[in-house]
Amino acid sequence: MPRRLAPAGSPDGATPATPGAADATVTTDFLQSLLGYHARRASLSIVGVFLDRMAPFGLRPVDFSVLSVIAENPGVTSRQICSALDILPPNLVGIIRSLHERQLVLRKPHPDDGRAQGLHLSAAGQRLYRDACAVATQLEDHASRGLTAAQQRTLITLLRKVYERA
Amino acid sequence: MPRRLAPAGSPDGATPATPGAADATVTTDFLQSLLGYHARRASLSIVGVFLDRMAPFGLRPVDFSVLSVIAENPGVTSRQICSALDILPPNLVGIIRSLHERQLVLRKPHPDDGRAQGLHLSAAGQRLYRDACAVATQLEDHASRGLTAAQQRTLITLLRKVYERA
DNA sequence: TATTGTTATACTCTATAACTATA
DNA sequence: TATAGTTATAGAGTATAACAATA
Repeated sequence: MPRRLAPAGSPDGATPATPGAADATVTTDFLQSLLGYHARRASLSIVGVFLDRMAPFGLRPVDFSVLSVIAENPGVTSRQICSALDILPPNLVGIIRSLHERQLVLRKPHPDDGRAQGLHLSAAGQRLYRDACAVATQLEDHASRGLTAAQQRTLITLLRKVYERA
Repeated sequence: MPRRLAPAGSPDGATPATPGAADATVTTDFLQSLLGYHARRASLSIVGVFLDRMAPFGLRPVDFSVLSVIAENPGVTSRQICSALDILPPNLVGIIRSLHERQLVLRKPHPDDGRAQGLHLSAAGQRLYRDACAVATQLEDHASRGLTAAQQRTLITLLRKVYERA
């Protein structure tokens, strides 16, 4: 028979938790009051679905993000991608190398700076990115199912207020 | 002189990105349309502030979460904490061991199950958790500054709708 | 046979130092 | 001297397999 846990503050050992029972309930009231707790759970939930649905494309969230930045900004440099996506330069090297080896991304000499190289999508990269975008849009619909269009806009607006700071 | 990046779809190399300039702008329009992008950024932002402010207590988010579950559920088992917080049992071992070595958490024999042990906060653990809770509440105010009380409730409600599924 | 707590381990993600080529 | 790209590496975080003790 399942038994509810003792509320916080009850004498230790008076009403201990019941292990083993699949329906044993553990309270997380204080955590539930924290915005960070919900933001993290929402983020992990969305990332989990993203990983599943993007697996056929061989794209992790960071790969898709990098492709998206290159697609929108042909000739962008590694350094600019790092700034835009908050990726440290050493960690971007392997990401770009992988995309380059898959012939999705082209490296061209930068016209103004011999140290840098301009990144571009190959034709195959453009096709893959286009298809991945379609799935990303489906994912968006899935993540925000149960939310009206107005609620989706509200949610993004409020999230931006949380993390955007001067 | 700063120059804006070429819009997506412009001929490759026609208007390349300008590296080096601190104000070179890279567009991330599609990513900006994705809920997961904003949820992740909000989560990372809040976690970052949490790490800074909880450092004096020697508590990472996961440590605070575990303390919170034990505080609210005296006698809870490791397995129950794993279920409540989505932590894998092998990864919880070190967390509990650390809290136990710091004498913040007590392990007591479980009254009903010889395999399990009931976890409790020590007096020192209760004091530390109480102080950490106060800081967590300040953090919450900081994270949701610029949001009205109604907006805070709305944000949490909408986030729950995103990740709570049957 | 199933579960609790545990060890060992591997893989990913993230972070720092330092090097080279160029500006 | 400062910056772009890179290497090597260290530290978290997260994942699976397998074991002893108990149910």
